Amino acid sequence: MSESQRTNGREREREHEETESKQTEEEIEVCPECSGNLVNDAEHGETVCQECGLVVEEDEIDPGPEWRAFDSREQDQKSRVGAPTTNMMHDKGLSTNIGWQNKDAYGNSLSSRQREKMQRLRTWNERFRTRDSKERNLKQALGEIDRMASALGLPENVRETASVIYRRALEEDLLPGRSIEGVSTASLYAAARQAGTPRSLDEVNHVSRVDRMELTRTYRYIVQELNLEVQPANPKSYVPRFVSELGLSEEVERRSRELLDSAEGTEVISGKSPVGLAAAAIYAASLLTNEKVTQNEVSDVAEISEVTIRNRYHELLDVETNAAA
DNA sequence: ATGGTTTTTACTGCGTC
DNA sequence: GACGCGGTAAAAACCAT
Repeated sequence: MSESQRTNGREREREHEETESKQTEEEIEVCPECSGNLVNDAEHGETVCQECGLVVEEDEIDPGPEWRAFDSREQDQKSRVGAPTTNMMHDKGLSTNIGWQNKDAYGNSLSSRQREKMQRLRTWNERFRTRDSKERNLKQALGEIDRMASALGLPENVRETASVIYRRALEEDLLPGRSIEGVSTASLYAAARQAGTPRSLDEVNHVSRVDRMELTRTYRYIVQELNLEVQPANPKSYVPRFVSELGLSEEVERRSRELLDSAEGTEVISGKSPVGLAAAAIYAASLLTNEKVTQNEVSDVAEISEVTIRNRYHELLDVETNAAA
């Protein structure tokens, strides 16, 4: 708290100084000692007074294009650095590249043995580079999975399975054409369902950076491609969370489970959205226990329409009365 | 692509506070 | 009059084929 404030203050100060020094640099082109002309000596990185030799600025960096060479003599002189770094490439262009010309450093052609060797080196270098890029990819994805998982309150083992799923997707080359975030989100969604602690598509969607369409599409895709076994979510697994979000008692939770239990295996359940069923069960249970919640409140936390709640809870209560009779 | 099923949207009427 | 609730029709989304 106070730490960050202090650093902020320091930064502001530094910025201030910088702007100031920039101004003086621009305005005063004469030596502060003898008022002689200042000369910029880029080779040594100094600004020197021509008259008295006073060094005004030291350790400047010459950003000039040292890598450019216009003839072979200059190439020899200046070839000690590479191109400037760029963020456009995943590794900022810092990884090794082996030229395609079969020439040595002096421009002489290589012997056939040397040529073969270079070809092998190119192959291996390329392999390592792509492996590195996959590592980076994975790192980012895992970070994303972690972030979303904790936002959704999902336990450690779900993150584990999510990252396993993601690794498999990566190994099977499912990533090209899909975003890292999309696949991460889909992996997490699948993992949560497999672990029996499902989160609804809407909930996952809230914490993800990708839109719903992409999420469902990539989810379907990876489930199919990886042959993931993911059975429909059990409505009961949503109940405790929704109940607590609504601030209802355990009694309501128990009744909700009972309603869902008695409806299990009937056509009332099959094909219906588990979230809708859970919401309806909770609403019905809240009526039975005289703990008032409105359909609107339930629909809010479950992110399901009130209409669906109405339809479902009638069916649930019908099953209950029929079973009793 | 298509058709069947489920869910959502939008609108309406009724009763209560 | 606002709110909760029920119902309906049509649109949209979803899913298997």
